[in-house]
Amino acid sequence: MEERKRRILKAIIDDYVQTAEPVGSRTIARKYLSNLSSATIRNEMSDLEELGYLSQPHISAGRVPKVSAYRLYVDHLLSHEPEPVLEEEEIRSKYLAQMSHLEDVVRSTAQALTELTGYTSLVMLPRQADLRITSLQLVPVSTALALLVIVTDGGIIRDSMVRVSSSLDADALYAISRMLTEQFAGRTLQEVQTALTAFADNAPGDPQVLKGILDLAEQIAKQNTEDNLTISGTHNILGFPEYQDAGKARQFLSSLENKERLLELIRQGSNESISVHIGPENGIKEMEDCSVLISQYKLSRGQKGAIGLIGPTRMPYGRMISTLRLISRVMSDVLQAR
Amino acid sequence: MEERKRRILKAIIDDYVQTAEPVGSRTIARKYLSNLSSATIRNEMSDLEELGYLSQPHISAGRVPKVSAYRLYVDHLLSHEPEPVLEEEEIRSKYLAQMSHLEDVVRSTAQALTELTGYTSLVMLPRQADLRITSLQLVPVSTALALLVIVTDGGIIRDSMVRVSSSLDADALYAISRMLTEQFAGRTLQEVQTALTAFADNAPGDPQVLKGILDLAEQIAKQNTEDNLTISGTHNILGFPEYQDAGKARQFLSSLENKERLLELIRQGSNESISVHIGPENGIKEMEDCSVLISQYKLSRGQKGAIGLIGPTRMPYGRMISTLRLISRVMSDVLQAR
DNA sequence: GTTAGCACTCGGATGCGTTGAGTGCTAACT
DNA sequence: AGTTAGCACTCAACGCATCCGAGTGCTAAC
Repeated sequence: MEERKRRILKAIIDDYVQTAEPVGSRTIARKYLSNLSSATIRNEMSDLEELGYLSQPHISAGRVPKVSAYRLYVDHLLSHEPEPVLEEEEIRSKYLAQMSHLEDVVRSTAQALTELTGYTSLVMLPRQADLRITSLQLVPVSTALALLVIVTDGGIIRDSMVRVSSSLDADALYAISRMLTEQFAGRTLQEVQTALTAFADNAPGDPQVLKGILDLAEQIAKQNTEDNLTISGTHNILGFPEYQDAGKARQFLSSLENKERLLELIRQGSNESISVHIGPENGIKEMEDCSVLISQYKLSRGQKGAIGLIGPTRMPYGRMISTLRLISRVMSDVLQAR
Repeated sequence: MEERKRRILKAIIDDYVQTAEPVGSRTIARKYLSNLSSATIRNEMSDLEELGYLSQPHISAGRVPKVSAYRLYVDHLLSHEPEPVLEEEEIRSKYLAQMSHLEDVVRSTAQALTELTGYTSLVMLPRQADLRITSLQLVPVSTALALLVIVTDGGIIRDSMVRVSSSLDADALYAISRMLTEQFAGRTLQEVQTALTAFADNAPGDPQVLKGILDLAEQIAKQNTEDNLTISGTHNILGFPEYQDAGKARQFLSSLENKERLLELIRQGSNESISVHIGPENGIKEMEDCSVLISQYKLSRGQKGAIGLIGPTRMPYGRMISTLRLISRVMSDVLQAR
């Protein structure tokens, strides 16, 4: 495609992203390419429509970019100078300072994303199957209950309640904890699930503890298969003109309840660092006029996580991609420093 | 007020709750009180308007109940036979079966409330200040980090990361844990905050641990003052005709971000078991045409929690109150059994 | 005290011209 | 040959007048 057509297409997209109104030839001639007349632009726009990049809501209206136009925009028209978002240091201090709990990192990252972009944000932690156990500890809760705390590398902590024999006091539980740690340190949660079962069969001691351990094995198995996805800023969607209709907004919000489909989307683009799913490309019918941006990040041991944004197809892709890349880097740093 | 006026008022409210449309005299005559003519009802309605219970959106429209009408309805017109909601056992098995973590109880209760009612739901756990510590335990996380697990009666568990001297190994941490437990078991978190500070001053040992303990004291102080309120089912609001306007819905959703005002509302009605705040009575401007129902529950040691519902003023109060009362009881049982 | 009847009100739907942003096409211009 | 000015054309949106009917208040009769 000739340079001029691209320039016009970019101008149309930029204007439409800003105004949400169909863009006319005169607008482009005045605001973006004042060396050309509206008639010339009109001819080009006609061509662009022919090529499948633009459409008209009705015959006497301006043009609106189609999905293929956004695709071209993201793939080829984006100026690759990183648009200035916010100072990295500023974000780090405002959102991600001194985070002790992992949930705090998730919450703060999500908040940073929603506040800086005004869109709905996603944060997914690395899958637990890939994490290695640092230590296991049983903390007495009541006579027959204990909390099993699992510490993994990267400081990600899981815990769950297990039923134990009432004859075990704090010291006994500590002794068991040491034994468990010795047994399992360095393995992945994945491995532990099977190991635990085997361990229970020929280990000495309280059948109650063994049953507890087996229960836990099951729980871990369950937690392992489901990734941990946090969604926030969901009702930002109500601010966009394309979601002024309450029914449509509701449908969108409901579709976010089913995290499975989003997780699938995240997994499928896991090769590239940033993937952009425009409109129907995301494969989720209720979100067919939303785009999903996902940035994968990697931790030390090759563990993968992801953060993302969801918003109307009409989205300032350049700025959003920069922001996402930035936050992704900052969050990755913070996680790695733990 | 005469019996007949009450009957008519009740009919108007019932119909309006169902249809969300102004109710005319003929509708009442046909559907609710077929022994009276529309003209009679018209006269009564005129009186009821005079008395401040009804209003007309415009002169040639039917009547709409005012806040005072709902107030009267809730206080005096509600038939006190508990309306059949769902079998208690059914709810218990569907939502609150075998819950090991406290967060699961909260999530399940909230889910039960939103699914059974279609409204926005609130779940507040008993305030942590009232809880007594059963044990404290430090779990090693990495060389310089440990997780401080605080177990309280009722099984409510708080944890937080503390920085410790890297010279402390698992056994040393366990020794410290025993010491801490001995020191603080049986006290409330409230007391611990001050005690911790004093303890740090004249205790022997690693300054890093002491600093960690002080940090934690601060954190606990913060957590103590803020009650732990979970809100869910927020976007159910989009289903109601009074919130078809995206801007209004957004305002409502945003106002839920500020939990402080809701907590105030919960605290203020803490004497009665169920309090009903109709429309502007809730004191939150953005929610002036929503009602807030709150059911307080008590645990063994006099700890108080609350669950609640938020929805448009036009609400089937009878059914909602019954549902709330039921779920409140079930949840209370589950918590007590832990 | 209740009801039938009737005039009246007014929001909402329907229909109709006007307006204006925007297009496509043609012819003139460079 | 590409660009541009000019012009006829289209059609959503808007304002305006009209109509319709649900619902009211009032009066007079039961």
